[in-house]
Amino acid sequence: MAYGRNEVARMKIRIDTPRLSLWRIEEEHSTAPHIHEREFQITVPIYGGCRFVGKQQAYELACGEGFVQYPEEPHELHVSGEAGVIVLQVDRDGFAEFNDRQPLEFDHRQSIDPVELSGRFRKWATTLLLHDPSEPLAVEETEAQVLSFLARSLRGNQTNRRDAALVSASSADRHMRTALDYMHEHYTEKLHIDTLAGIALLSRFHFIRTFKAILGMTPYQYILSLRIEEAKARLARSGATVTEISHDLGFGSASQFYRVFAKSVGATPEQYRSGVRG
DNA sequence: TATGCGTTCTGCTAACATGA
DNA sequence: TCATGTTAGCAGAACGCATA
Repeated sequence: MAYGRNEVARMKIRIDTPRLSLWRIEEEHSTAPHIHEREFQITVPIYGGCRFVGKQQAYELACGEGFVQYPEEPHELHVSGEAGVIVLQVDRDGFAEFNDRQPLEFDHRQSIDPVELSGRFRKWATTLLLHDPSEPLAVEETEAQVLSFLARSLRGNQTNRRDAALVSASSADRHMRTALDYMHEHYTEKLHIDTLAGIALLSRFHFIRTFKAILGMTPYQYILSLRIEEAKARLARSGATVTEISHDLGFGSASQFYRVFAKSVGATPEQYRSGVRG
């Protein structure tokens, strides 16, 4: 499969464990109204947006705007082909264990850092997909990480400075969001800090500082994370060479791609491809 | 918001290993 | 021999942080 510049690999991944169901949806996806008897469902767009119908009301969820659906409540989800959405379904009893046995009462609407969630999902999925079936400890450990992350994120949402900053960026600083949108549209091209700062109507210094306060990483690190995500999809799904992929994604050289990929993923591109394809 | 400075990373190049 | 994957060295650019 060959990809042109700025094209995004469409895919839908579902991984089930005894206490969890992890979804990453990056293609058109719609469900009819349904309920889960025992599972909470947390739906979070990681880029673009989606339409979620719950509590007898339709919600247009933007990037980073999560929705917590309680068990036994009817709901439906609609994802367009231009968005990416992570859905986490967790068993009610298992969730309670990692919520310090406190009542499972959360706001339906939650702000969750899409970059952090995407990164964590990548790590969870890699562990679950590559683990040795004879070693259930890896699955249990990953379950614990997911449940702990959710318990902490949903319970501490009111005081999470980074999430608050993200909400701020989502609603108040439309210039910063415009810069973010620009980065998503042009991350395979050569970008300059001055260009992005100009879009956000900030000096380069203030832009970098503000960006990091909101997303927890520098603009360049954010661009790299987008490129690595796309590189992993192409390594898994296409027959393109590593050199071709590094060039298509805007890396200045193959060596830079190797270094960034190895640091981010913990394996060389070829090792990653072999691991995914078995 | 800007500056200075030390640290980290990138881009380029060359070289080596491996397999067809 | 050639294509591809991988690694290392070096100069310059970008970044982080303290400070004004």
